[in-house]
Amino acid sequence: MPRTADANAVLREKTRERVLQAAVRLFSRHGFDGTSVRALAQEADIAVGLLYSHFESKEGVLSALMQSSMLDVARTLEAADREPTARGFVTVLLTSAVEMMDAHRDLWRLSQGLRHQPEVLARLKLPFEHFLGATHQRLKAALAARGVQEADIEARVLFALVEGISQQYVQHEGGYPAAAVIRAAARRWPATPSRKRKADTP
Amino acid sequence: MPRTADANAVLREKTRERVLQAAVRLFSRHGFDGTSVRALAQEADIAVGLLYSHFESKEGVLSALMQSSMLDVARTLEAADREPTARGFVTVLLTSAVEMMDAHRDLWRLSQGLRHQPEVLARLKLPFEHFLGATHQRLKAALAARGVQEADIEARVLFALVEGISQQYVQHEGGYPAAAVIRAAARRWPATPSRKRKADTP
Amino acid sequence: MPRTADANAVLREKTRERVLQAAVRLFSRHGFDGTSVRALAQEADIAVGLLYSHFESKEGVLSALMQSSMLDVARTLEAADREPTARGFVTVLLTSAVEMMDAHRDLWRLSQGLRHQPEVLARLKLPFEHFLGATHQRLKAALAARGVQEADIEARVLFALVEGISQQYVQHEGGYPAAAVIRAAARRWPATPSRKRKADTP
Amino acid sequence: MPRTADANAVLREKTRERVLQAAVRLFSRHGFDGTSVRALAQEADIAVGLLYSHFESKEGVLSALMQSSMLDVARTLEAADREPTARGFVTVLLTSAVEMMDAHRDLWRLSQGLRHQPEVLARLKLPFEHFLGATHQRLKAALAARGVQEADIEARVLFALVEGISQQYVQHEGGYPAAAVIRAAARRWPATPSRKRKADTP
DNA sequence: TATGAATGAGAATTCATTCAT
DNA sequence: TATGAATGAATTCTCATTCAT
Repeated sequence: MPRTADANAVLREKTRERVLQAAVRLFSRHGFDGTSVRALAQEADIAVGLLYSHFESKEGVLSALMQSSMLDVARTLEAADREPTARGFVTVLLTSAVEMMDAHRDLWRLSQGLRHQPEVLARLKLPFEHFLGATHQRLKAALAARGVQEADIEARVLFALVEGISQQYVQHEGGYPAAAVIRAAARRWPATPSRKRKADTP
Repeated sequence: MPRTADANAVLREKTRERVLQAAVRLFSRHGFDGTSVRALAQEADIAVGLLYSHFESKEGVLSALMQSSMLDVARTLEAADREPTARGFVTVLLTSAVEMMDAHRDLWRLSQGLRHQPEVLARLKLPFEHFLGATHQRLKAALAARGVQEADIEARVLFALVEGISQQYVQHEGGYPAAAVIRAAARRWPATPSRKRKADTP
Repeated sequence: MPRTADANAVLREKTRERVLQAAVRLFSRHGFDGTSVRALAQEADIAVGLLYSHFESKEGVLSALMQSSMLDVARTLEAADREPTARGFVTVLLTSAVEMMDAHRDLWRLSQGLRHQPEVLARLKLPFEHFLGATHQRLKAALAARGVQEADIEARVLFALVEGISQQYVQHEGGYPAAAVIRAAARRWPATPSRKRKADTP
Repeated sequence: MPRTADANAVLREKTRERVLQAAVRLFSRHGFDGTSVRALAQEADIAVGLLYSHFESKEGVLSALMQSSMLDVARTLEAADREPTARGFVTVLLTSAVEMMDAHRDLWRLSQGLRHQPEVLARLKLPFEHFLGATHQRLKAALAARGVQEADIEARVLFALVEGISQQYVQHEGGYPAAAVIRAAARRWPATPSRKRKADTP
C-alpha cells in the first residue's frame, strides 16, 4: 500500500521547511552566490536531488524566501496603520519593524542585501519594483491622512529612515539602542491627530 | 630599445585605471561574483594575464575600488565639517553625498551593495568595520559640537538617514527630489549655532 | 479481500502493456537516453516504483520492445516466402514491411535508430548480430530458390534496398510514394518462376 | 613578449583537430549521449576547460563533425556527376562513397547513426533536412539527364540503395564484397548514354 | 611588459534506482 | 501491489589563475 497522500504532504512540507530555514541561514551569511547547492542540502540534511524535487532551482529557493519577506513588510505596515497620529504611525512602524527583525533577523539581512543586487532580483521575477513603489505610496497616504504637509517628500524621508534604521539594527550584533533611536526619529512628526482626520471618522 | 622608466610608469598607471573603471561598471551592474575576470579584462581591453600583473587577484581589484570609495565618504564629511550649525552640517553632508553619487554613481552602488556582504568585505582585509565605527563617532562629535543633545542617538538617526537617502538616490534612475528631501530631513536639526552646549535649548 | 490471481495477472499485463506503449512513443521521439524513467512512468500514468516491479531496469523496457520488433521482421519475411517468383518475393517483402511500419511506425523508427548504436544493443543481450546474419541467409536462400544467380550478392543488394526504403519511409512524415518505389525496385528481379535453377537464364 | 598571433593560430588549430578526432572516435563508438565531455577531453589529452574555448558546447563539437560529413557527401556526388551514363553515375557514386567510408569510417558511422536521431539533429541547427531534400533533387536530375524515365521514383530507389549499402558497408568489420554488390546494384540502370543528353552537350 | 592557451576544481542540475510505508 | 520521497553519483559547463612564449 502506498503512503497515504496525507503522510506524503506532511513529509514534503517538513522537508521544504528545512530547506528554507537552511537557505536563510546560509544565504544571509555567505550570500546567494556564496552558497552552493551542495552546502544548502547539507545544512538542510537532505540529498541534493531532493532539493530539486521541492524547488525548481537554487533561485527558486531564494524566490520563496523573498516572498515571505515581502509579507513581513506588509504586516509591519498594517500594524502601524491603526495609529491615529503621525508620530504614533512612525513609532509603531519602526517598532514593529524591529520586532520583525528580531524574529527573522537572517531573512531581513538577506532581503536587504538583495535590494542592492537588482540583477539577481530581476531574475526572481518577483514584483519587487512594484512593491517598493506601492510601499512609498502607502507611506505617503498614511502621512497625508494624519495631516502631514508635503506628504510625498516626508514619505521619502520616512522611507529612508526606516531603511537606514533597519540596516543599522540588523547589522549590529546586539546593543543597538533601537528604542531610543526610534523615539528620537519619531519626534520629528506631530503627536497630535490632524483635525481633518478627526472629522473623517468621528 | 626599452622605454624610459617614466614612460613605463605612466603606461602602467593608465592600464590600472582602465581596469578599475571597467571593474566599477561591471561589478556594480552584475555584482562581484557575476563578473568574470575574462569579462573584466575584455571591458578594460587588455589581456587577462596583464590584469594579474597589476592586481594580485580579482579580489584585489575590488579592494582597490573600495578604498577609493572610503575616501569619498571621508571627503563628504570634511565638506560638512565647515558648517557651524547642526542643520547646516546635515544639509551639506547630504548635499555633498548626493554630489559624490552623481560623480561616482556606480562606485557607490557597488559599495552600498558590499556593505551587506560582510563575508566578502572581510576577505578584502579592509578596515571597514572600524571605518563605520569611526564615521559614527565623527557624526556624534559633529552634532555634539553644534549643541545637539543626546548626540549619540541623534548621530544614529542621522547615519540612518544618510544611508537611507543615499540608497534611494542611487537606485532611482533619476527624478529623485533630492534637494527637497534633504531640506525636509535637515529641518529636524536646529539652524542656530550653539554658543555653549548648555545654552542651546533655553 | 485479495483479488483473484487471474484478475491480478490481467491487471499486471495491462500495466506492462501501457509501459511498453509509452516507451515506444518516448524512446522513438526523444531517444533512449533522452527519455527519463520519470517521464516514462508519467506517460504510462503509473508511479516510478511500479515500473520497476514490471521491468528490471530502463534497459529492460527497451529490450522487451526490441524483441517484439524482431518478431515483426520475421513476420514480414514469412509473408513474402509464399511468393513463387523473385519479383513477387521482393514486392511482398517490401509491401508488408511498409504495412508493418504503418502499424508500428514508432517501434520501427526506434529499432532502426538502435541498429546504429551497437554498444546499446550489446547491453541488451539480444541476439541481434545473429538475427541480422540469419536474415541475410534467409534472403539469400529465398532468392536462390527462385532461380536468382549470384544469390549472395543479390541478397545484399536486396537487404540494402529493404533497409534504405524502410528508412526513407519511416522518416517521411507522409507522402512517400511507397507503392511506386516498390514496383520500380522489384522490377530488377525476374517475374517468372524458375523451373530449375539451370534453366532461368537460357 | 606575447606569443605571436601565428604561433597561437597553429596551437589552436592543433588542439581543435585533436578534439575533433577524439570526438569521431568516441561518438561513433559510444554515441553522443554515451560520451562524456570529460572522456572527450581525456581522449584528446587536454583539459576539459580548453575544450570549451574551442567549441561552444559538446553539441558544438558534434555540429562541426556533421558539417565535414556533409562535405564528404557533396564530394561523392561531384565525382559521380562526371559520368555520362546512368550506370556509370551509379557505379561511381557508390564506389566513391565506399572510398569515403574507408577514409572516414567512424565519421560516417556517426553521421548515419544521427540520421535516426532527429531531435539531436534539430538541436545542431544544421540544414540537414534541406540537405537531404537537395540530395534527392540532385540524384533525380542526374538520372533524368542520363535518360532515365520516372526519374523521381528511380532517384528514390537509388537513394535507398546508397543508404542501405553504405550502412551495410560501414557496419561490417571487413569482408563486405563492396565491388560485387555495387556492380550488381548498378546493373539495373542503362549503360548507354541517352540521346537527349548527347544533344544537350554536342 | 604582454598575450591568451591551458588547467582543473567546483558549480548547478539531472536521473536511474531504492525503499519505507 | 503501489506510491513517490529520497539518494548521490555523474553530467555539462564556468572560471580564477598560471605560464610558455
